[in-house]
Amino acid sequence: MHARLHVIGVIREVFARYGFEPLETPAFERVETLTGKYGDEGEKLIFRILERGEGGQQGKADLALRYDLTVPLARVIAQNAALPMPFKRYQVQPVWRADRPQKGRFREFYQCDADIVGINSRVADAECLAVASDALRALGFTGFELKLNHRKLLSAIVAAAGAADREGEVLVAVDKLDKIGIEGVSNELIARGFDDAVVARLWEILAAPGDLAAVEAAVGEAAAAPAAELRQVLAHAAAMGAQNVAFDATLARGLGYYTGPVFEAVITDGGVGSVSGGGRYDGLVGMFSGRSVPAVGISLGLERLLVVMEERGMLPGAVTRTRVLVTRFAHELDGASLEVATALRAAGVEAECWLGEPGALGKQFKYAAGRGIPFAVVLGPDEVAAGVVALKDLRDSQQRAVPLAELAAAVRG
RNA sequence: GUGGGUGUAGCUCAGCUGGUAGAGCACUGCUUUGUGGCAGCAGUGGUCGCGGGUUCAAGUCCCGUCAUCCACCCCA
Repeated sequence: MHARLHVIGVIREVFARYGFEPLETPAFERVETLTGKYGDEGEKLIFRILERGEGGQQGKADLALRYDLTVPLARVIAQNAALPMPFKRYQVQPVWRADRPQKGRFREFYQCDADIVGINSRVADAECLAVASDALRALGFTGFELKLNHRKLLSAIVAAAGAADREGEVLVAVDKLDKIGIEGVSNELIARGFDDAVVARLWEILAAPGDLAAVEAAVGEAAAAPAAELRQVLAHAAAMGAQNVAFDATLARGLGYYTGPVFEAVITDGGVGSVSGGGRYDGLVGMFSGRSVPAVGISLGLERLLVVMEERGMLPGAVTRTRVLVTRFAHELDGASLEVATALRAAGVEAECWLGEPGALGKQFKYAAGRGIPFAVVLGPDEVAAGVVALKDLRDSQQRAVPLAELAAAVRG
């Protein structure tokens, strides 16, 4: 939890710096709110909550655990028409997916989302990239890639290859390019029954998947508008100092609701897939209210960040905030120890009093050292008589007498 | 949703072809009744994930089930 709170704190700080306001929503939504938003694969992974009573016995579900934070946000926006726009909100909460867990993949995990609602702007799109970049850098990452693509460009690419009617299948396969290579993707497409000519045309278009101008030229007129948008996003992101942002024509993004630019962040050699994803979803709020509200957002996966940070020693070890253990010398002196602990807390110092039997100071020191508590206070007859405490620094074993009035200052971190 | 690995003391694990459970660390005590981290000695601690089955006998074999990890799929 110390590590998690550290990471969450850093991310919230970055979000707040951009003016995002905090929001939380309930763990569950109505089933209808979540269905039809994530595509076929995603929909299978929604945890459904059986109805109470008779309906539940028949397997009917009326509620479901949220699958992400974006759809609940869209629902909130739809129900609160008076919000001043553009509305910028951040949200750090768990989501649930009925998946089989494995490395970097959990049934319950935290997403850290920042979204800009109510405006269709390339600056807003770029701000999402800048926020993600800032957050990753603030956490200590240097080797990461922020990939950028455009849903409409993807459509144009697939159409130009001659497979417009089976766009989803092509995108799922192409998205695996950096994992299974050109041959792997080709094999998958052929296995799915795509024509050799379609596959060949696809590779012509994607000959240089990182080169926006080349992809645009290969696709033709249909690519002009999305390509122009991407250039603006790239320029704005650069102006905001976003690091390692690059166009990638093979970035697909599975979620069904994206309509414009899409993003994804991966830690170089992180081994946990993407740690962040997002994009523009101008149609989602309208699915609830009929009122068209444009929106764009980015999401960071807390646990995936933690997995990589843990592996790379980027997290502080197990620590406690407790600064001092006040030992207990003997029952007759319990009052003195408790009063010292109380005075320390009143002075704002995190202080614990030994809860086991008094005496056996060695045991108490061992406990404190094991907890990572830096100081121990000893109050025996000699100290009480002299109106001081013995303050022992457990890290270097140095011990000295400290007047009560100076104790808080002496142990403060 | 598919395939595979693992589940034995608080922790990390060992336990051969079935014969009635062990190590290291941790913990407790003593050496050291006002001071931890080192050392020595002694000790506490286990429904062997759970439920069935086979057998004279099951941690060990079989079936089921749950949990967990890995890969696929998908994604944060």
